[in-house]
Amino acid sequence: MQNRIVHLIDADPSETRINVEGWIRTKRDSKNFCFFEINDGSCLKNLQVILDKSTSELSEVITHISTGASVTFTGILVESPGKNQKVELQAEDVILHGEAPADTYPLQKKRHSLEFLREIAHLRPRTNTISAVARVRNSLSFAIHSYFQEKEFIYVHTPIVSASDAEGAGEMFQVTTLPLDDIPKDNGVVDYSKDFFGKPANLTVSGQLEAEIYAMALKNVYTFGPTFRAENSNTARHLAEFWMIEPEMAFCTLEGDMAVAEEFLKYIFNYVLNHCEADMAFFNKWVQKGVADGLKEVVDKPFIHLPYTDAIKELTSTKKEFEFPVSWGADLQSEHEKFLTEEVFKAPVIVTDYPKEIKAFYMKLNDDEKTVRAMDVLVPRLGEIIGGSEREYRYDVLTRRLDELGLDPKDYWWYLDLRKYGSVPHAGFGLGFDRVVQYVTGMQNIRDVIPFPRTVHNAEF
RNA sequence: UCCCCUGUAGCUCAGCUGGUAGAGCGGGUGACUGUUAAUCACUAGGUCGGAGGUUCAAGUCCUUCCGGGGGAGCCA
Repeated sequence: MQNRIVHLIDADPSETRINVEGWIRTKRDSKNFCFFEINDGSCLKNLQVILDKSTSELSEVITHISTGASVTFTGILVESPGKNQKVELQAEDVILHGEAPADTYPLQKKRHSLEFLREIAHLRPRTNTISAVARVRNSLSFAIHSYFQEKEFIYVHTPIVSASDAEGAGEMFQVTTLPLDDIPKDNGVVDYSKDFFGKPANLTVSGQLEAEIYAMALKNVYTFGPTFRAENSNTARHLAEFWMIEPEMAFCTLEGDMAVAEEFLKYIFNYVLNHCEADMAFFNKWVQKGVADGLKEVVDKPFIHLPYTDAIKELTSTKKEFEFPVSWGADLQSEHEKFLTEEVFKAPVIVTDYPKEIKAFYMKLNDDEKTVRAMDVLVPRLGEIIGGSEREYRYDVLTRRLDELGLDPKDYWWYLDLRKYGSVPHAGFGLGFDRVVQYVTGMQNIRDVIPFPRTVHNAEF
């Protein structure tokens, strides 16, 4: 655990003999000296190791050390005469744990395309970009827990397998133990009484409804876990398996919801800017120019609040031509969201009070009977990063809404019970964690910010 | 799922209006003065995504299937 390279590169020279473990990134060999760059994933930088071949008996073993090999060097940290590093390890001994034959090892010193790296997802964390993503992803996870824990939210584990057929947030993966080549049927209808749970079950598409249950007892809760959508969407922003964060707050209206969403985003962005400086500088320079600078701006500026109706006015009063027509009642398209965040306000925008027809049944109906207390946080570059709402907490209005939408109240019995017993205004939001990582790092494709992307026709590794 | 682009050496790509393939990097071998995308010399790698078709002749044109990318829809 000691001697991680992130600390060694800034350490002072010392007479103490130390061990350094890691993987070889490059080797520069000449007659008398051999230089290695060794990386252990603790940071982007490598530690330079120098080996004096004239005084060492290691000439044989170092011919087997090539890019990708795993080694432990023993030596002394000395001041480096070279200009690119403060210190370097003067090696006295080396253990070669595992060779990486250069004629077949796929990773080279040069840059690889992210598409190629995706095909070797078992080796790609050994690259600068993917390891930096892993560290930022880790820090963001920590920051998320840290924010909610500081605010005394309770972390709730909502189920992965859900037999509730009420969520309706997207296409679901069915979970079954029925034999697919011989499904038991009763008059042509699948006999789910023979299935594991005795009824149809799916992988969860959202933990929100279950989170509401716990909010109705613990006041402020959040979920942070995997979510699944079986949608045939093939874009740089969609995964079939992704991680979602869903806070839910009792005694809270949309105003409180928006305030938390803004504070939360700023907190986690700020955390990463402060704790992953080197990685963020890397993204800022090589992955997407100015991504870290843009993040700083988001942290400093107040978010714009804009009712849907005003957003429509904004979009219809511009001379800009849109591919999709703008009209009250239609959902905002990607191009509209981009226009608002990137051209009109140049800042994150929270659009509120959408028409009820384009939002979910559980959102609180406004007095106009036309709009609901929904909010979407839109950010430049990415579009919607957060979707949330104040929930409909009035029993009679909720049952009326279910009725209007042709939904069966029996399927929502426990959800309705929450409105029957001790109901209270409450609100929450959801955000896709992987999209946050994407936004923060500036990575173009969501498949490169999750270690093992699951997408249509792709579940390798 | 729809629209557009694309698939040539291990990687990144070039290959004009059809005449059976090239570069850089990487690999191997050797040289080398503390190198840092090291350098220099030599060298080996490809039935041009698969299957059909047009043609005297196909990497190049056509059909189709399969990958990959961009955009859209769905959404987080």
